[in-house]
Amino acid sequence: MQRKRVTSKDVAEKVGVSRTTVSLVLNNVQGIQISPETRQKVIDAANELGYVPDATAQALVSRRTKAIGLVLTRSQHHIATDAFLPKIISGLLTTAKKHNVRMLVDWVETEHQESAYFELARAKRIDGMILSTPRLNDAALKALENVDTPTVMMGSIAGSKLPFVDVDNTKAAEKATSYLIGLGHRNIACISNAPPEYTAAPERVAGFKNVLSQMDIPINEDLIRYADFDPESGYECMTSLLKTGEKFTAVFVASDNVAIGAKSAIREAGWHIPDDVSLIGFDDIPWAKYSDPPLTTIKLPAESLAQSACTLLLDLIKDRGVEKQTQIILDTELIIRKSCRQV
Amino acid sequence: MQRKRVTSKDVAEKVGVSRTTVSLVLNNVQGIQISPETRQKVIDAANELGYVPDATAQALVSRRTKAIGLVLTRSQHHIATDAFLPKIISGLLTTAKKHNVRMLVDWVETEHQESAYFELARAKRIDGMILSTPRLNDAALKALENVDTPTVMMGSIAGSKLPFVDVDNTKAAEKATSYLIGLGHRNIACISNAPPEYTAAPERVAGFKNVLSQMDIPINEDLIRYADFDPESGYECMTSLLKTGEKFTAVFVASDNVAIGAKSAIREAGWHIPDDVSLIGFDDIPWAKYSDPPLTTIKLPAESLAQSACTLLLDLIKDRGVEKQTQIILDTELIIRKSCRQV
DNA sequence: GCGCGTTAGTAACACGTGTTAGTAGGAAGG
DNA sequence: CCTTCCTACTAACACGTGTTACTAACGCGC
Repeated sequence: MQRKRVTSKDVAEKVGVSRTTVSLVLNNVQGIQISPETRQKVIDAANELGYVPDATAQALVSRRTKAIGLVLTRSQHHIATDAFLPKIISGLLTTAKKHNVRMLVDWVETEHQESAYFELARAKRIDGMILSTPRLNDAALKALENVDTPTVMMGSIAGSKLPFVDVDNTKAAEKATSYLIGLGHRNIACISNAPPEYTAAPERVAGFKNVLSQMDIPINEDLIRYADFDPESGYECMTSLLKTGEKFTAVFVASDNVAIGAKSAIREAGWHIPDDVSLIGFDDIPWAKYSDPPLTTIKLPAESLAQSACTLLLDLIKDRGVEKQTQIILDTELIIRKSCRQV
Repeated sequence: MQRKRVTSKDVAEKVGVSRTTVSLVLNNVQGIQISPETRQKVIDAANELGYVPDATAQALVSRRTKAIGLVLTRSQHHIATDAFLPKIISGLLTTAKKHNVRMLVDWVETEHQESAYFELARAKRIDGMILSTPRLNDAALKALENVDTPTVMMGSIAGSKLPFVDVDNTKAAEKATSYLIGLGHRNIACISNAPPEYTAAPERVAGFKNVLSQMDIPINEDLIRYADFDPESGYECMTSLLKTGEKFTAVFVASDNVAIGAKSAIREAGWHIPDDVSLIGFDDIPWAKYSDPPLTTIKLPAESLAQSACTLLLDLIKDRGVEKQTQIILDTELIIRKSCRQV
């Protein structure tokens, strides 16, 4: 179809002007005089030849790649089973497309994280990056603060100065817990979404505990488990809870994806939801609505989070110096369905 | 941290050699003589300065971007609810990383598809692309065959000469249907995974019909529905099936994601699985195993598909001329769980 | 006729790399 | 001593674009 690259030189020759003129016209540079006829001839010729500027050459000279990076920091298995990822990608993609920016997805193996974060940016493959579900013990995060690559985190880290977009995890967990308490539950178990290194996990557990304390309900650490993102870990946590023999009438599972597995364990134990236990989730993944019974959960605005993160990142890229509102917190919403009952 | 780019010139000056030498050493070019001492000095200096070659400059001169594109051709909503995407991304990412290649994700709006496919490649942003879930009515596909950008499809299209990686959808659907028939079912409904334009959908329906024909069971078109990827469409299809009043004792749903919604409709109708209806799915997404009851399904090797597609694409990029095995078909597997019963 | 401002452009450099053709200097061979 | 060969490099070009500084032509007022 196309044996040779069409360059701006080809367009210039076809019209009989200089390459400079072609560039000025096609980029619609302001404050420069080119006659309307020439303008039109250039545009026509470019279309006719099917000229598409070489992104690498543009990037080389302009020092902008017009690409951002989504950096995932979890294991291959966790990425593969992440029911949340599609929403994030979808949100990022729409915003990026709106600004005519491409999206590169990369994955940082946990072993040599410190350097890996920077490689994309240092190699000038991307103009900035979005870090998903960061972890607390990353030595690299301190380094990130001083690096000149614009970076936005999805999910916050206490004490970090980095720009981030997140929900108030603690408050959201309080919402869920309060709801259960409002229904009359007093013995409530809690399964966190992830290991404590991932900051959202302890925050959600903290929210859970806050409400119990406020209500003068003693906190029973035996009723708290830390899952590991996927359904399987939820299954294991719930099985372990059931084995303790502790009494509980409700469970707050801080991730719908984990709840998938937890539900399965509950059913295997012969319990029914919500008759024997109430179950409340977190995230509102597509499955939740169609679960049996439909899962009451905290809706995390995934696509909005992604879009905000993307917009913020693009702002940071555009004017690097400017200090603006760089810590964005979005609202969560309690979605009441049928997995919790009055007691 | 790093105020100025470190270029190969900086490395060269530090060592006191030419830029050429630096390039030759760092790229480990064969058949060229550089003394071991100089080699070491260059390597040390590069590390010390933290030199990372500029990817855009490399791409410009070498005409290789070392990046591939994953091109999604569905709507934003469908991407957001695609329970399959994480596995594909995970598979692609591992293989790409192994070959030191980056992955760009893009999304082609259905409106102006014809041109959009090429833009990434024409702009030299990527060396080749992977097309996911292609559609039959794409005028662009014919154009793709003649274009010089290496392209691999995930999912085949009858009559297309393009390289692809896929499963035998017809055979897989036959497997599922045969299983149901083996259990004694005769009145079987079928909900396809997607609209007929997406080639996998009619193939799976064809497999379903094949088996019925072979068994001399009349095909009742009223028991066939075409869903649209997401749980919601599955809910609607199943509701519509239930409304017809037609009798059926089993349903073959050609997508687990669609089955999530279908299950919900079945339950709302007061039916139980598998006592009142048997249900068999397709894909084996993480949820299937933890569904209630655990869903019998056809396992689609998503990560293997992605890895094969990626490997094939990289091969095509490496030696463009060579004609090799470019149509890869992987096996599916019937995973028997508990959603189907003898009748 | 001359200076001056405006119009419509262009020549040339810069970006950072890979690579080809060439070269200085020494050793070996006659 | 001259030629040839080898070692260890280097100079210079190419990749395709954005952009700055410059210019030729022209009209216009005086």
